[in-house]
Amino acid sequence: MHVTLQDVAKLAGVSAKTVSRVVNNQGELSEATRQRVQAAIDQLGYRPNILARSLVNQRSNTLAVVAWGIDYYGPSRTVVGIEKRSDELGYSLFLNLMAHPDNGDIDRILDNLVERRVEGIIWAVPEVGANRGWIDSARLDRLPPIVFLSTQAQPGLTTVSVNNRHGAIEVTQHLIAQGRRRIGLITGPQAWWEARERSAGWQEALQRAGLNPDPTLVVGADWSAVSGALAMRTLLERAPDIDAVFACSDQIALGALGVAHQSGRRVPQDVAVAGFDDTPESAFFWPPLTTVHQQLIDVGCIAVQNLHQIIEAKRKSDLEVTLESTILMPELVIRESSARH
Amino acid sequence: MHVTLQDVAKLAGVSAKTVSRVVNNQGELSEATRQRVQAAIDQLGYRPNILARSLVNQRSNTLAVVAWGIDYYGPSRTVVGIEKRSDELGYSLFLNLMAHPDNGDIDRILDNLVERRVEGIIWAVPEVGANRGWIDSARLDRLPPIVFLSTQAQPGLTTVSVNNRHGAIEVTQHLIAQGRRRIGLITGPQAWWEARERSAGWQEALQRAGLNPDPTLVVGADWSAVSGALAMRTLLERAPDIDAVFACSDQIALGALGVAHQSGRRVPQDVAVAGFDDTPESAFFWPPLTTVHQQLIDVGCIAVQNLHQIIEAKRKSDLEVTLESTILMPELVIRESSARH
DNA sequence: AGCGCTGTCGTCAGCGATAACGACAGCGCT
DNA sequence: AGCGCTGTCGTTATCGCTGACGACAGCGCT
Repeated sequence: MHVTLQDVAKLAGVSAKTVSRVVNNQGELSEATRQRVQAAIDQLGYRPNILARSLVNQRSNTLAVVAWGIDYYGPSRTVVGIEKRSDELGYSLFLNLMAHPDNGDIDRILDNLVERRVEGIIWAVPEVGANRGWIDSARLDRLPPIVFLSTQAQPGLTTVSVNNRHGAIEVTQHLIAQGRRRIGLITGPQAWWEARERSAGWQEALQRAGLNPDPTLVVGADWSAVSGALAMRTLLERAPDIDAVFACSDQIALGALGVAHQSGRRVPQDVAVAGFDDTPESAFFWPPLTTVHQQLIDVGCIAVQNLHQIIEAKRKSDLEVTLESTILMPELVIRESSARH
Repeated sequence: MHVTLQDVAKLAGVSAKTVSRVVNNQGELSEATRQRVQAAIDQLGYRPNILARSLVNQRSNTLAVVAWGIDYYGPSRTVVGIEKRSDELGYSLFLNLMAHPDNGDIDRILDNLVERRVEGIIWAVPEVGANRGWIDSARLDRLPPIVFLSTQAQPGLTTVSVNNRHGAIEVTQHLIAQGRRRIGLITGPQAWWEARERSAGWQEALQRAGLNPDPTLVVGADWSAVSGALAMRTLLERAPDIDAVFACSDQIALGALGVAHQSGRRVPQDVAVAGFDDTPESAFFWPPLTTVHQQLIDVGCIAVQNLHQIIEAKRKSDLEVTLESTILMPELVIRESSARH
């Protein structure tokens, strides 16, 4: 079927080992034979079988990313970073998507990855509900090194995430600085750790400013624009005097913007709106949206970089290393939707 | 390092082959030993090494997707479909992203995939410029079966794509049916096959309706909202009497909508706007956007399904099979941005 | 009793590659 | 001439697993 080392060896009139030396650029051979072997390789179109090499080397040179929500902006960007760095470091990358973020065939997926002997795993599934329940040290001991993304830091786990709370604080403080006083909050689903963090940031910023976080100004949504629209409607009914809204995602903000327009309110004159994520579209919402930018590609790159370090350390010293958590600071992006009235 | 078949065999007091039989559910063994072996497997937490199995079976059970633009809505959705079907069919999936759609380390990527002995490849890189130039039969003979997405059908290649031209025709005809007569076009980059198809659809629909496709009403953009905004400005300067615009992507449409608002025009009363892609946001643009929906997840699923068929056929009869091209019909989604004035 | 058959299980070789070691020619040296 | 050394290359074993085949006990049968 495929051309093998032996085939090349036979053609070049040398032993298999010699061909192996040429392929792997190990010295110890004369220029003459190297060229002869190389010619045979080219002639036959020989490509080494990495599976066989992995078997004897005890290294698969593969990583895996387990993700959810790839068809949303955030997760897919993160995966781009993961793939990029993996490639740069010489790993091939397996992609595994979960059907739902909150349950799923975790066992099946992990078993498969172990069987494929991946050297490390990036866990890019958002922390929602108890979907981190499977993590315990006994389990982790049987698994390759794992780096967890978008998750609460905890001892014994290597994590990379963005400081959602900090981002939320910055937006809210910005709204306050623009003279807003009745600032509503449309939250993401509270089962999500990231959503809770953003909500907490809103609350913290208000308290720091001596403003009272009014519970009637808080409405839940599910990240989507539809739910954002519904929430905004509720918000406007409950508190017609509201003068700003922090939506916990750009999509939610988009829905909220639509309802604000329909209600005859001007944005930002009557009500300011801010989002979170900085999707490419947000700069072209009507009006352009103030939001929070996350360096998601960096998150992916750093995650793989850390994973690589752990793998290398493990191979050399055989002792288990877990890096500390890495936390990136998001950046406030100010646009028209929050301009001073 | 890892627990091996031998370890289990030793513990259970049987031969390695017997353990292998248990793992693979091959008959020929008594219930007693099966249970004893299974107990040993559980106790040691044994997981078979798929690399070794692949080596002897001559099957890697892996597929690969080569893609670009995963952080955009369309490509990422397609990948979701690809992953889903791959998983269902028992394949593991390698993810390879190209840095740019139009050049790139194609050789490096393909070499790597061959070395990993993937059984098939999904080529999910859009056709732009001459980036399909590497395809020739001599080359393909040395490669595993490939299914090409979003590409012009051509003999000898298995392709799965959406009929972009048809979609564009439908939008344009819809705009005409709404009473519009001066219908502008903001195209995607003409190096892209899909962009050319959409442009051609606009032209064809106008001609069919007996309207003259006016070249001054055609402006180019690069898919992004920024470029859409620029193009819309140009369009309004050139033809202030324009009464509709077909933007070749939702992002372009978004930019166009913003400029329309800024120019004091009402959408859809003064100018109708339509897009292409049906991104989740488009239903919440201001106003909600008329657009074209593509079944991208289906595209991914079908692609893998076809690939699987080819692989199976090849394994059984050893003769090379290439399926015909599959073309999906997109669907027009009518929303407020194109309502009758 | 002796036959063959079936059910169970083990032995052996080999998938494609590499590490460790060994073999051998040619060299310079005393 | 005889020594060891270096450079170059081959031999062997092994990674973890499975297919082909063989071995053997226990069974029913004539």
